[in-house]
Amino acid sequence: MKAQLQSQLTAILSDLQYPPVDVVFDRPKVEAHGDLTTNVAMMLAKAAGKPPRQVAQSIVEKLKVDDSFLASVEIAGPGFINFRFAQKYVVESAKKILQQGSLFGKSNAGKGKKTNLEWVSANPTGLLHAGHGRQVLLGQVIGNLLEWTGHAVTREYYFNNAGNQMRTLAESIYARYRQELGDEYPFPEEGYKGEYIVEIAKEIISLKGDSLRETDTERSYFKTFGEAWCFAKIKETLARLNVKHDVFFNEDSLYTSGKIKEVTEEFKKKDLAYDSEGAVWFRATKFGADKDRVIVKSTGEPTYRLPDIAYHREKFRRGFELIVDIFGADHIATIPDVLNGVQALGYDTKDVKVIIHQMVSFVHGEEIVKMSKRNAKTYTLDDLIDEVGVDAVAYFFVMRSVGTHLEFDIALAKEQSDKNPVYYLQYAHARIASILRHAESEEINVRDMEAMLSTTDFSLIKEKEEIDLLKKLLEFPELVQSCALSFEPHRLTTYLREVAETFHRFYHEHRVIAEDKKLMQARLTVCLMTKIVIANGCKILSVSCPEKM
RNA sequence: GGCCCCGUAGCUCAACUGGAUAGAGCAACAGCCUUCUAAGCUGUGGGUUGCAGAUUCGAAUUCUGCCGGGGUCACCA
Repeated sequence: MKAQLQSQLTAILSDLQYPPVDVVFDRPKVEAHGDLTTNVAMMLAKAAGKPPRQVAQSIVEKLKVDDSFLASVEIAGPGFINFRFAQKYVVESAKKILQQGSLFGKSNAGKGKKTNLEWVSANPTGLLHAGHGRQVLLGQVIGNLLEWTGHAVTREYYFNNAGNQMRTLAESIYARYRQELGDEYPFPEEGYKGEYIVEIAKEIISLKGDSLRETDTERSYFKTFGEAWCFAKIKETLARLNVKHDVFFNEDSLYTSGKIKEVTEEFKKKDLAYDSEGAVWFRATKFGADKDRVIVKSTGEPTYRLPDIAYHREKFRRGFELIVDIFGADHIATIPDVLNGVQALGYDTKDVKVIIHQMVSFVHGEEIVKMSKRNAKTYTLDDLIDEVGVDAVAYFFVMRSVGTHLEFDIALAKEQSDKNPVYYLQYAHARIASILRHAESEEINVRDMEAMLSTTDFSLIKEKEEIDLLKKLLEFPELVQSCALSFEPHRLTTYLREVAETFHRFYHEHRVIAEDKKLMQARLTVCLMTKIVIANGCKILSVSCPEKM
């Protein structure tokens, strides 16, 4: 609808010989201002040498107002042009919702762009904790949004199994292993104190008994076993949330293939790295940092920066045109170094989109839930899913914009009532499903879209609440695009809430199942359209939409 | 202290990326079920958008300076 109006206006502007400008529309906040509004007249006023309202007048005169497209065009305020679509046009446009069904909302805005989405990437040294949920779901929904807008998305997990933390894991398990065998054995100071470490140790005992007590001096069995154990658990948790990665990129592979060395040498050649104090330093100060950074420790091991840089170069080499990374705010400091490094290697970092989400705090009603890392009893993502369910987890974590600190109210998420926004949305869907069941008992085949389209008298859709609803539904494809392009999934939750609200109002005002069969069928199509939009939206959100509640 | 994010109704947050009268939910109050799911709907009250300047037709949104909250500043990742 917007596109059609836009092309009309652009043609008119060139007819009138105004300088070319982007015609941008806004949705007015106030209903009296119509369905769409544009400020082109104000933009052009200076160049045209006329007051904005006069410019607006010249444009408006060229527009045709009838019931096939525009119901009204008005000049308002300092020079806004407000448009209102004709009801007939709205209803006609809405037919495509039925035609497209589960595809309604998909587009090719991304033009098949090869896109790499990396997220979660938690180290295999423990379980996902509740706070990880935000990242897990944000990535999931952003991935869905990118797919819905025609990006060729590779979902990737950077599997970080090199470096210090794996040694710490092995030592922690070994210490618990010895303790479980009844030995006095000190637990490493920086070790992982979680109860799962004990669990792992017990499993090792059941498999190997005490045979590893003295033999595995390298702790290689403990490392391998622990890594596999943690990773399996992480994958299990992700699977509960329907999160699937296409590629698990192994950090180790960067070492074995020599990619790490390659980067170091290239930096040295470009005088971006130098040796000092037995370590290799990256000239971060050349890129505006306050000091240079170590990329290879004096022990000969790289710091995380080097593999991260090498990894991102590989993403470019693998042919990705858009690279999306999702990180928590606690990783914020590492990002500039990596981006600078990648740029120094000759890649354009404008194709790298880094999404940083703020931290999550958990409350239980009034009470603050403590999530101490030192405490052995960490609140895991699994615990959270057990407590509030998959749908609430999925919805709550994307409900807020990434820039704000998220307060997750467990008591609210758990509550099966009108307070809970997830249920509000799902309830609308279930309500529609219920109406459709009644329709089927009236012998209307609501599943046959072809028949519904060809036999329904759409001119019977004319109540204000119906038209409002259809207008709302028709916003969906554009909304999906704008959420995807701006990487702002939370706007989808806001939108779906509005859809549910608009539907509930329609439901309240007008009966669907009624004596008048013609009217009933027309209204059933409105229900079907709403159901499609809610279902498609929930699909993107990874939230289920029940037929019954 | 440097850098990053945030500050909007009593609470949790929106605001289509610079638009017109800043909106929802919860909480409070008043109504609506013999009819398709009341997990719903309708209405009322509630604001100097942290403060002070600047930019322009127009600022919650952009810029500057303060104030307050969080994050981050390793030869950990």
